[in-house]
Amino acid sequence: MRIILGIYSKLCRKYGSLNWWPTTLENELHPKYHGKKLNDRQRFEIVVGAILTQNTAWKNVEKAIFNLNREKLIDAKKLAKINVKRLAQLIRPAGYYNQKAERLKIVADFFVNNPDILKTKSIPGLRQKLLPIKGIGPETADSIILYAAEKPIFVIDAYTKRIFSRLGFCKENVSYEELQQLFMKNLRHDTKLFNNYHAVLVEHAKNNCRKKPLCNDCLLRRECRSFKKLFCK
DNA sequence: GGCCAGGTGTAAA
DNA sequence: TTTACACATGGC
Repeated sequence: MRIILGIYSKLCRKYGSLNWWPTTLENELHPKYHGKKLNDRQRFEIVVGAILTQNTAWKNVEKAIFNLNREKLIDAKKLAKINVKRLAQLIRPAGYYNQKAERLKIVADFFVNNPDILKTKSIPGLRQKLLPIKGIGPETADSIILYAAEKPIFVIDAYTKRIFSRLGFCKENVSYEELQQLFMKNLRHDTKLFNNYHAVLVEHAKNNCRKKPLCNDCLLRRECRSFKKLFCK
């Protein structure tokens, strides 16, 4: 279905390359890393951010990550050792801070014991290692694989579900894996494509269609109609 | 003041 | 297998 790529083209034309995942501190690389390789600290910051952003606005996550950077705590060994209550206070702005502090320590401990985890060749293999960790569900696992390990897997989030169910490509309660397959089967497996597709979907959803079933002024309204013509008659 | 935010784990039906 | 609920701050 070329329409899946067509939707990306439109969103990309409007929002451009957003160069996710935003990372901090490495000034020369912030906010974009222009093709340069991520360093290990940045990769781990992405892992931390993926936990912290669960059901939370990124603005609040930035404050928490700022605090962690200030204390030089974007470091698996340090996070694995830190007092959980102190960690909770540092990440407080990101919400659910008690829960996330506990889970961050679990994930940090895992990274201490599996330092080369992100170098795992097989994507399904990496996913299977990440998913059993408490605090890492499908979206967080896929975000880590796509943005920290830079391997091509499509991240599904609430926005993606909302946009594509409203366009008529899936039901509102579609499963994570099912919607993921829609993208994986209809796009070339390319890290940069998957990266920016997810990013522009989030950007688009933030700006549009919060409540209306489908905005008449949404730039994807044509795609909605054409899909219905093709598949819903 | 209410709703929402780049979800997940757990327990009960 | 599905559904309900706890977790919590901050922006609008």
